[in-house]
Order: sequence, then structure tokens, then C-alpha cells
Amino acid sequence: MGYICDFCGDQRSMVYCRSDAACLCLSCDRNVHSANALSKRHSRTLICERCNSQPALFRCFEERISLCQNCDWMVHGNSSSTTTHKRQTINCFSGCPSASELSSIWSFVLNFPSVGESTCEQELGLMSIAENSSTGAWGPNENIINQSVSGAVAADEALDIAKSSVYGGTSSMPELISLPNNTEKPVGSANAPLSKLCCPGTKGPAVSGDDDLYEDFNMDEVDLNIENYEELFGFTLNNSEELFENGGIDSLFGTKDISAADSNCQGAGEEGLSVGLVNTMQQACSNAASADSMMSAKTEPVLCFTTRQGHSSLSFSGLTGESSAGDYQDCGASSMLLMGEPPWCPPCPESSCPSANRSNAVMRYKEKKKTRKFEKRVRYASRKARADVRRRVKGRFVKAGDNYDYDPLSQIRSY
DNA sequence: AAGTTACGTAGGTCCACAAGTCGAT
DNA sequence: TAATCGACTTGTGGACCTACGTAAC
Repeated sequence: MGYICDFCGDQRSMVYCRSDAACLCLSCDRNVHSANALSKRHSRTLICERCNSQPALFRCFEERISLCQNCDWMVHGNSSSTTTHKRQTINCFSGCPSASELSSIWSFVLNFPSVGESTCEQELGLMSIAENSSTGAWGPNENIINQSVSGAVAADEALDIAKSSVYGGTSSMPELISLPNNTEKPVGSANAPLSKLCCPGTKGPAVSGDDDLYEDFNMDEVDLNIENYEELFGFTLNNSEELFENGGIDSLFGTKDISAADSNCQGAGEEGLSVGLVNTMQQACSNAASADSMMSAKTEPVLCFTTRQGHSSLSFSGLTGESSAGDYQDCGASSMLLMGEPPWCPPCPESSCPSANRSNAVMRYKEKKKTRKFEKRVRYASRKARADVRRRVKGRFVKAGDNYDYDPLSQIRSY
């Protein structure tokens, strides 16, 4: 993936296709994605002009550059001179838009090469560009993010963000939408505000105190029972720790139910806080953390659902300061969240897309897990030192003084 | 082609106990 | 507020066991 079109290897790539994990020039993009009805549904966006490998999420007016989540943070997250840069979210598109249509949604891109009109628009009868309409998406003004604005974004705004950023078109708005709100906090920021998940049915905007934050997500208004978790997450959990640490494929992509929250969560209950939480999904999303990235996090990641006095929130955890943003972006699945398209809101209503995404996710997960296995990190050297010299019976530790069949020091048996 | 068996691989579990954590005093 | 104490939890590695996938028959 990079500067040159992955398909023709000739032209400069301009578009990133999440489904294909490919960088394409506009011409190839049209060719590839006009091939069939499924490929037409691939959502694409511009390529980050900084790293040339990730889908861009924001357009910085000052820098005149399109940036992915990670690069956006690199550019705007640390320098006080750039934190106030105004930025516009970059919409995804699908179908086979013409150059002029692309220009209309990405007005900041001055010269779209003409790629000719394909017939697929007519065939499709619609084109699901996330337009800057007044209702379903951000208008130009609405798109502007000023980083000086802190923390949470109002629910309606978040909904609009999701609508415009996740996927165009009018069909199948997800029941729960992640907020691609990326810019406020760095990786592992301990006090990051809860990211908010909003639902189309939620009531009006609530800007932001912590309490308001909970108000945006009202359990009474969201059909979020246990049966819906699979729909919600794209997978179901039995134990979040199992999910993230042990990483059983079944627990991630399979059919287990949510039956027990992590003990870390359970201990957090106060004042109706049913399940505790550790960090925030915002952190996960803001660092382009994919599911498997989070799974590979080195410290106890937790997925928790919280309710407090009728207010609810949802959070992922597992990102710590020792994990750089780049760590989360180098994985294939990152685009899922980078695109503002969480696994629980498939971009297309048909079942084919989720299944394809799912198989891709499984494949990426397996590869990641394979690699991760050999990266075990010892947290306490002293404990390792003890374990290394401990006497055992068939691999198990034995009480001091008991017979043993293996002594790491002497390699002899006591009987 | 379908079913059975053998084999390899991956991951979970078990054990004891020092070190760490946390609440009570 | 700081110090101390006790109860509880965590983490560590090697061997074993089980589940799963693949190949051969």
C-alpha cells in the first residue's frame, strides 16, 4: 500500500478502499468497483497524504492536507500551534461517482482527473455518496472540528458524524454508531472522556458534562438487550478478558453469549454502575485501534458496558501509553474503525458484506495472533526468576520440600 | 464422493508462592 | 495523614490435555 496505485502500479493512488485494503487511482477505482454489485458497495475515501497508506479521515484547512487518524494526531495532537487547526471530516463514498461528483463531496481536492462516466450509476440507480446535505450529513460548516472544543460531542452531532463518515446512502443506519471523534486525546490518556455512542432514537443534543454524557445514551430508548449484542458488536462475548487476552477465535467471532463481565468491571459498581469500565472507546477509535489491535494490547483490556442511573455508556479499553498509535495502525483491520465504521454497523444491509468483512477480520486476527504469540512480555522479572528456578512435577509447581521430577537448577529428580 | 483414522499444531489448565494490591485499623 | 497489618489477588513456566485442521486411506 502506498503512493502508487495497487492495481495498475502506474498512477498515483488517491482512493483507499477499505474492503480491498487497497490504494487505487481514480481510474482503477472505477474499473474495480464497477465490476459487480458487491464491489460497488465498497466504501472508499481519500488516502492520507502524510503516510500514503491509511484512509484519510480529516482535511486540515491550514495544512491543506488530508490526514488519517494517526497522522492527524501526529500533526495536531502535540503541537500547540496546530491544535486549533480547523479540520473537516472526509466523507466516504461508494458506487462509481464521477470526477465531478467526487469534487462535490471533496471540494478541497482541486483537480480530480477525469475518469469518464461509467454505467454503474445508472445500473445502480443510486450512488451512496455521503453528501453534505443538511439532514443526513455534515454541511461544510458542520464538518469543521475545532480541537479546542473538548471532549464529548453532542449526540446529534455525533450522529451526523457517523452518518456522513461511516457510509453514505439512506439505507440501514446502524442502531449504534461509533463516534469517529478522534482528536481530543492521545493514546492511553487516562482521563479521556467517555466516547459516546448514540443511537438514532436518542433525544436531543446534550453538550457535555459527564452526566450529560450518560444522558445521550439512554437504555430505555435503545433496544440493547443481550440478543442484540451480536448485532451490536458483530460478535458476542463470553468474557471480555477471554476475548482480548486469550483471544479465542470463538469468543471474538463466534457465538458465545455475554454471560459474565470481566471481574475488573464487576468491581466497579456503585450507584447503579452495573459494570465497570476502564478506558474509553474513544481511545480505541482515536488511535485507529482495530479489534485485533486491542486484543494485542499488553495490559488488561476490557470491554465494558456501563449504566448509571439509567444512563449508559460503552467503552473499550486496553490501550496504554506504551502502545503507540502506529502500533494500532499497522494492522489490516484498522480501517474498520478508521473509517468510522464499527464492526456492529455493517455498511450495507445485505448479509454478504458482513460475512466478507468477518472472514477478512478472522484472517487478520489469526495472523496477528500468530505474531503476537511470540511477543510475550514478562511484566515481573522477579517472578519469572522465581518460576525459572522452581521445582516441578509434570510441569506443575510443587510445594517446597515435596518431591519433584524436575529441578531447573540441578535437573535431577528427588525420587 | 463421503467417511474414518492418524497426525500435527495451538491454546488452555494446573500447580505454589512471592510480590503486589487494597481496605481496615 | 501516615504507618502498619492482614486478607486477597496476580503472575510466572513446563507439562499435560483437549480441540481443531489437514492429509492419507
